[in-house]
Amino acid sequence: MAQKDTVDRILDAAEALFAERGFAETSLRTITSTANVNLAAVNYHFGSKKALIQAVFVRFLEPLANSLSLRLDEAETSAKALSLDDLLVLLSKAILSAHGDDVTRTASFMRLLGLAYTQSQGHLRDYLSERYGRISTRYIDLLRPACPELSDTDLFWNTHFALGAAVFSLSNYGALEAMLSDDSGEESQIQNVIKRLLAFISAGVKVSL
Amino acid sequence: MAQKDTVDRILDAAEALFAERGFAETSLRTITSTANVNLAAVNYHFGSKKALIQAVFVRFLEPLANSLSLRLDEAETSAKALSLDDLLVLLSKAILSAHGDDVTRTASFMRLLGLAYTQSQGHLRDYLSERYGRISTRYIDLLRPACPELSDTDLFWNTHFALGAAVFSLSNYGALEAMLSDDSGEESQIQNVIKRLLAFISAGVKVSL
DNA sequence: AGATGTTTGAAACATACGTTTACAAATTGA
DNA sequence: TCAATTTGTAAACGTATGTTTCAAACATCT
Repeated sequence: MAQKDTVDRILDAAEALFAERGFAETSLRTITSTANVNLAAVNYHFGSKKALIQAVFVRFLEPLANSLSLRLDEAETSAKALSLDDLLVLLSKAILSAHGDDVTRTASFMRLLGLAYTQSQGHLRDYLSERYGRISTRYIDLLRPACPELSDTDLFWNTHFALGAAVFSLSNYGALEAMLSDDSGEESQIQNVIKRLLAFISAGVKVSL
Repeated sequence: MAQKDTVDRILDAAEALFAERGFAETSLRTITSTANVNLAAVNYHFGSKKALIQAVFVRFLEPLANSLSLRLDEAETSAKALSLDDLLVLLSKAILSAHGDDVTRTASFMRLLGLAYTQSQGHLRDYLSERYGRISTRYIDLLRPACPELSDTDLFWNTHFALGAAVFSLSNYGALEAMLSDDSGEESQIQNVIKRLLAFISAGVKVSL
């Protein structure tokens, strides 16, 4: 299965390098030499650099969306009302479990999510919102009854503030962690930060103007 | 004063274009032609593209740091204890007033701040943290007594979550606002969002694990 | 006015990039 | 097995980039 090997090696290298340096700052030559693959392989298998960027996102987000979808199915059939904290925990578990609890890769991918927002990459935003718009509105629709005291505008802004807190802090996790110089284990440390993040978000989302 | 004109026209164009498209995605040719300036002028006046990027940040951050510094002087001499909300309002006023309440430019500059974090641009991070590290630690030191119930670790992570919420949501303000399709005035609208953001942050920062 | 230093302008330079081409190698399917 | 298709490779292409060059224009000062 030489093909899949090449494709996956390219995706692995691209995912790591994009997260590290951004899209425009990562050349196909860097990617292909990191992946030990011929330069032309990217255009052969993906068609273009843009398409490669999209493929990196899809490879990560597809399992995530499926995992989230399944958990939402479960939660809804159980017929119990879902609290805000239920939903936050559900989402974070879906994200973390989507790739075998590879917490490092998830944190690194958060950098990509941040880039997808800040860096223009219009094609990416359009593509992602078309492909994952349904699951995200499904989640937000569950958020509404969990925060009955909030207006739609409240909820809209609070969820985006929360998204910002999550994407920004997790995508800069490496740099932030280095500033702390603590001696606890890395694995337990990031779980701890996620707990903090969830608490922060939980408190913030409940606020109405 | 033809020189200053050229320098400022370059900085104006660069600031707007960088915020719009990112650093690597904005060429010197685009900048100089937008500014109606010769291509070589950038390297003549700034030395390099990197130096131009730094100059854009300094031009914006220098008045901001001064404004914040003055307000902190005032607040400290008044000898009244500063609450968390006092400090948040103080900071937001310093930011907004630093450029004559040009709220649009401030929001656009937030995109640049976001880029400075997400896009690698190592030289920028180093340069900014060296130049503005003192004022930012001064602010954080005032935050500590305002949240006596928080440990240093609590405060560290909560402030970064808050920073993420602010940078992310303001830097994507244009795109987010477009999703709302409300009819209120733009100026009042962004003031409203800032109020929401401050409330969100205020609630989140107080959380301890 | 003339010399001096500063700023602008058009052109060229070297380089790095994404992409394409043409062909070899490998794999597949009948 | 052998033709057909898919995959891998080396080289080249065209273009866009940041930077440099150098002469002309301009400003400043004695």
